[in-house]
Amino acid sequence: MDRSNFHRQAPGIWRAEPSGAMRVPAIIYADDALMLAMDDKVFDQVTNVAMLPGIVGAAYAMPDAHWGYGFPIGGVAAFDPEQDGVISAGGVGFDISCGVRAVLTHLSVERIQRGKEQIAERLYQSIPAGLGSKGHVHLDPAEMDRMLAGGARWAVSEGYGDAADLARIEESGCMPGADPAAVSEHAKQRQQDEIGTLGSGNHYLEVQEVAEIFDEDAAAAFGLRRGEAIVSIHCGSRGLGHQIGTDFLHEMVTAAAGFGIELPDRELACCPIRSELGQRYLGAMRAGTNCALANRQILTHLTRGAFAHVFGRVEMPLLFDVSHNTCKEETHLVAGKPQRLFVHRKGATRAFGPGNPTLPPVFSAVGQPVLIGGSMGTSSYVLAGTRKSEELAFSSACHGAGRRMSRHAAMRQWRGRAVVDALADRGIIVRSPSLRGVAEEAPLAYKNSSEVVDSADRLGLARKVARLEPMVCIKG
DNA sequence: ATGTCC
Repeated sequence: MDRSNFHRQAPGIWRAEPSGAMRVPAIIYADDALMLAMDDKVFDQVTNVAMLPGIVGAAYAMPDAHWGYGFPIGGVAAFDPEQDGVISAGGVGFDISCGVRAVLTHLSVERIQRGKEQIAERLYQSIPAGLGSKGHVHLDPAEMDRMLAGGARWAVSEGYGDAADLARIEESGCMPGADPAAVSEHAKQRQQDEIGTLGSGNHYLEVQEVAEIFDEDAAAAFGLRRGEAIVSIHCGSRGLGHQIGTDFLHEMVTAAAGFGIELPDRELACCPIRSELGQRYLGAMRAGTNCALANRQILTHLTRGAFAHVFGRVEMPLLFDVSHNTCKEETHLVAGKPQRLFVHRKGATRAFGPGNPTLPPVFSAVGQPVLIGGSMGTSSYVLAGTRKSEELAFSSACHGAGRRMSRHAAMRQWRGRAVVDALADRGIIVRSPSLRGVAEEAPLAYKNSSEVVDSADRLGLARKVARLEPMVCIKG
């Protein structure tokens, strides 16, 4: 299946009708320019997803979509367990519950500017970053299981952050249904010293300026004020999530034939949601989600400590925490009827609109915050969920800029030092243990985050609330 | 994304 199979159903909506083994249409949301530049692999991958058993509605790709393992990154697909719907480790992604959280500071940009070097240094000292980095917390087996069951709630009980944070995290900070016993010893072993670390690749911690407000009401509800600084943290479940993905991918590849599932691509390995393996993966994946929530909670605590050291007493309430590599059981309208579905969002953000009963009351009038990370040195955005997104993509939106170039190609094109210097010339301090990582993450290796967000906003996948510009970036 | 191949 190539791009010629996708016809322009409406501005920004590209649709491939079911043919061959496809059970539902494949739909790509992207402006013309983004569609023209879309990674060819996305057409194949979103079409392959449309062939999986029990898929409901359509297989979707967001404006930031690009090639991923099996499913595209920027992919959304919902499955009905009653129709032998499947769950796929590759459909969640290796970095289970990778996501973004935003912390308000209410400090003026001027105040940050005066202490910018100091806060960059302090954050870099406080936040363990980079491949294989170890944290300040060691988890023995019993504590590991409590963390996997409790998520950010466990972290708060251990003294990281406070209880008020929990209301500002998806699932109130603790993913129910987590089963630590379904997580391999190997996965746990990898995590015992990695909790409270940033990781590498596209993960970062940024101090950002609220540079522009698009929606005053939503911004007020979110606590965003122009000219103030916020902190955004992008990271996931580290070695544990990766190992869960690896473990279950192998099991699913082996088991697929036994379930009578014909895979268009081995990388789409999956199993019925209602199977023992499916239930075990769900339990493990939810434990991985709690690991990511605990991880971001500890990093928030460390961030607050760094700010207190440089700026004195600062209130730093949480704006929100979203996960963009998940599979969640949710109720959605299918042909006008509510149905329980398992929604895979891989590199896609949940974007519940106003009135959704599962949202914290503070967001029920404006919709949930949708946190969109830019590439290093480019704009990030805060969006709000819309009602329309429910009919477009099971209440989902994009998650970031999306890669435009492979890591290898980026590494050949740029030197890390030159990227750091160029950003410094623009007043952005980048601190990273890996100059190679910085080269791989060069801003031009990504799509333009503003184009992606404008596309999502125009379509109504989510609506723009605020634009954020980086001042300090701790890069993993 | 990832002790970037057990």
